[in-house]
Amino acid sequence: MPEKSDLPQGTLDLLILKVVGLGATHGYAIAQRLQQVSRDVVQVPQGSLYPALHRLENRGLLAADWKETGTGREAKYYRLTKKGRAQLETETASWKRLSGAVGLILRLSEGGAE
Amino acid sequence: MPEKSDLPQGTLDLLILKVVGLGATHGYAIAQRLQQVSRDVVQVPQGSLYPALHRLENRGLLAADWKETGTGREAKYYRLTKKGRAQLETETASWKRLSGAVGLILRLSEGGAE
DNA sequence: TTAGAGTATGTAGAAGATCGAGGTATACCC
DNA sequence: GGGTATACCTCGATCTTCTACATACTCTAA
Repeated sequence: MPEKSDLPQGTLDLLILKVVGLGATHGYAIAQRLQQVSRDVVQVPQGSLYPALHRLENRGLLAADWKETGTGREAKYYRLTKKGRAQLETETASWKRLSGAVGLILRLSEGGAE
Repeated sequence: MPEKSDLPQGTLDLLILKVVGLGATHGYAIAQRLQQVSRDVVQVPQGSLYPALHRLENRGLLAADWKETGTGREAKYYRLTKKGRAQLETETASWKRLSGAVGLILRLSEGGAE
């Protein structure tokens, strides 16, 4: 296994919403997808994943149905609700705003002449 | 009042280290600096600021002395230790890696090639 | 002198997120 | 049968953050 990811708090929810927004999937696949796409930078332990999914479902941002996977097994497929899609947009905008600000600060130099 | 900032977990420490690395300052000024530079995107409540400073000091990343401010008052001036400077570099690299990965994921589109 | 705004520090307690560790069960291949 | 991968789940420890509160000094203005 590669190193830890240590995603900042709150980011996991955003990423899950994003991936689910690309098409309904089950939890295990979400984690795999995130890991693949980020080239192993983002890794989601199951102890973080499932609580996050339940949290999002309880908040009405995700809805779920049990379906069969391609391999003939049962899995819980999540999809975005209307509320979830709105939340995804809000959080995406918020992430851009914040990460932009952090990047700005990190680029400051001692000269100060930004 | 502008809106809340809701900095992701761990980011505050990084930003504090960065600002202190630009030159020794006291806590109150650090918070102001962050707010100014980020154009009010980043705001640091005192209840977050001071615990963070104590945390960083306890971990040996910051050191502090009491000095007078320009206005004739006592304030605790923080500076980076050697360990703190190393930590700043590590965390900066880590932030870039992670925020890059998150940005990558957020830019995914349903077609996969939009 | 009294009141208020701004500067400057700090603590306490609640809320929330993350993660390691554990558990259950099925499918597939050898 | 045994091992690996898939797929779900919970618990508890730990840490961060934030709201609210508490202290105290400086300066200005009524």
